[in-house]
Amino acid sequence: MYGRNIHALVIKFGCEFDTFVCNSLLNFYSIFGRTDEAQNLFDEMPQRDVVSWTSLISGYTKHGKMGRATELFSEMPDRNEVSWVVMISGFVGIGRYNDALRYFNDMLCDDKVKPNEPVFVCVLSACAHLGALDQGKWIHVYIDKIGMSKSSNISTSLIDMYAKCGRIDCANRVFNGTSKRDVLTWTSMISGLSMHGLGEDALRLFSQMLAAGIKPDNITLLGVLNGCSHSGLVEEGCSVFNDMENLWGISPKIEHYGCVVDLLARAGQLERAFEVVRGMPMEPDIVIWRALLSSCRVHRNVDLGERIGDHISQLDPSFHGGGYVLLSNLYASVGRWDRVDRVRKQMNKKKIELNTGCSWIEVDGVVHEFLAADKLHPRITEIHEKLNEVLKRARIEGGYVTNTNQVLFDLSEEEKEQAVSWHSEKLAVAFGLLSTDSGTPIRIVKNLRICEDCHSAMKAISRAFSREIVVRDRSRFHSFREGNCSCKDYW
DNA sequence: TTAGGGTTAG
Repeated sequence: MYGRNIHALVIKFGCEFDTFVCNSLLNFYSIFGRTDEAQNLFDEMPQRDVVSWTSLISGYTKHGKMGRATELFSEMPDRNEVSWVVMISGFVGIGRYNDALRYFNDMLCDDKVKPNEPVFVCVLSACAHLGALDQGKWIHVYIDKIGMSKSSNISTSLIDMYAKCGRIDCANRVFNGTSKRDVLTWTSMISGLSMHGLGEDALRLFSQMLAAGIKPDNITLLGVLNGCSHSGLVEEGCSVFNDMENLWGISPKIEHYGCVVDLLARAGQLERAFEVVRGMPMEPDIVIWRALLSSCRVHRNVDLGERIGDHISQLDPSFHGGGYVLLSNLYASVGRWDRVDRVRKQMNKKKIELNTGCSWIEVDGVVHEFLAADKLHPRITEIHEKLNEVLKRARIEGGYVTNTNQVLFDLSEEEKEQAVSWHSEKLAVAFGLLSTDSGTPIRIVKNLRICEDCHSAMKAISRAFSREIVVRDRSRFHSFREGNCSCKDYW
């Protein structure tokens, strides 16, 4: 309302209002997602400067209109550091990490600007999401080369990037070399250790942080709880959870409940986990149910699984996807194909869309993407041939036996074997073996959790080919070496 | 003195 009145004044008095005032209003519209009004004002402004352009673009990037932002960015007469950061962070915000890195490279070619702290934070985050270690390392070297002071923000981003690219050793080195550590620096290191299944180390670091007089925030505690969860440190995790309020004045949010439920359920204490859910002061969301359901599958508890399935079907259908897959997998794991069929019919009826499995692998600084049953990669025929050969060798030399009980539908054994052999992480590993030298570790990032079959395949492949294979899935790292996984099969 | 950044459980 207030904005509209000022808008009318600006139009009426036109030139009497300087660009500064117009920009302020433009920014007001942009912040609140009123992009049409921002665009109208921009079109009517007598004079525009780089701030006007950047404000308008920022309005588009922050509200999911990246296409329009890209158009304007290419039209704008001159750009400064802020304009580049707006575009790059816009791409990071919608998960177009490769585009973020592409724009960063373009920025480096623009003589009029120099990369600064915000842009490094953005691109390191893009590398972290992609698991693009080579590019992340290159950016680290670049930061050192231009002599940018290592602020705690830059350290935090580097630690996060290395941890998420599978190099917890490098993350540790950065952490140890950082003199100014704030809560974010500690948190990114703790979360990194947790993600790697190093729960004891995460707890130790957490104690050091407290001893250093740094107060944890709710994200630090998520990192700690997650570490306990992935390492089976049930009592330690519960005591951190119970002390949150008293010791640090942080009341548990649904995310913290999610961690505790996961902690108990993973350890097989399903009923205790269910009790926690029932005692929660807030409504459980799909995430909580999924954590429980996934452990029901691991521990083959069909009864509880069915009860959870009922709860899930009462939630908003747009959240059902992953939940139904888990339920179906649970039935499949105990051979209840009639139930699997029923879930499948429900899914069809409710027109539930599933997330496609997707894996990335970086080879020579280029990130390659594979979808489940991919036919898009230019070398796909060659990759399929390689995969057949790899799985054959994994069977003979690595003791791999196809585990098809995770397949969603009741297919023939042979068809099921086909279905799991198309999983994106298997395509990625075949591509990795095809295009890297022997002895080089293979690093894969996956958008979903790795399935049981792929997990045992990776173990066998690591033995048969004497290769270290690191898979970062949706929840943690699996480092396969000589037939074993760093998660000790606790996932 | 109007535009820009990150960590986050499953």
